[in-house]
Amino acid sequence: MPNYWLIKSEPGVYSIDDLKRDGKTYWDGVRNYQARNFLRDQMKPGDKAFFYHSNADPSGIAGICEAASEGYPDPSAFDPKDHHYDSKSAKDHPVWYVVDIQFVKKFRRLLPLEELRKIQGLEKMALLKRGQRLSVQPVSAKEWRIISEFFERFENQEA
DNA sequence: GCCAACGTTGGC
DNA sequence: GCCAACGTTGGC
Repeated sequence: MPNYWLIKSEPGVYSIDDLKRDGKTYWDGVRNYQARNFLRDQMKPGDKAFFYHSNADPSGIAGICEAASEGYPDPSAFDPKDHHYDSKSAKDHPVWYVVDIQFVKKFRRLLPLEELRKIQGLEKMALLKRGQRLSVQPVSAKEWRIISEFFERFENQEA
């Protein structure tokens, strides 16, 4: 049984189009322990994730991607020139982790946060909770199904 | 650009 | 170990 996730990125920094172009990347720069634990301990190859555009106009779910590795140490934490450098993280004692992320699909249109809030059954979704800021968060199988069905309906209408 | 929410840091 | 100060996230 795969797990489901939602990962956030600011499209000005790295968007779904960037991932589509690259095909695959590693998800670096996560500097929150709870999110780190998900990457390091729980995400497995084949896990699916919604790609969420945060701090965007509008913010929302842009597509789907897939974990392509287990967690491994975040190289950006070791590089003093990198914006994400962290002297606490040493190669023999890594603090921060990444996983490889593979592009799966870009939705024909973004599902904005405002619309997500209106969908029945998502009331408990972590993303929609007040003050929720985790950049990597679990999504329940039920939430995944509801959102996927929403997109299928939409994309069939368009076709 | 504002500001609420919340995680982290550091003085004590 | 408490908690005020500070920094960051991210919707609006």
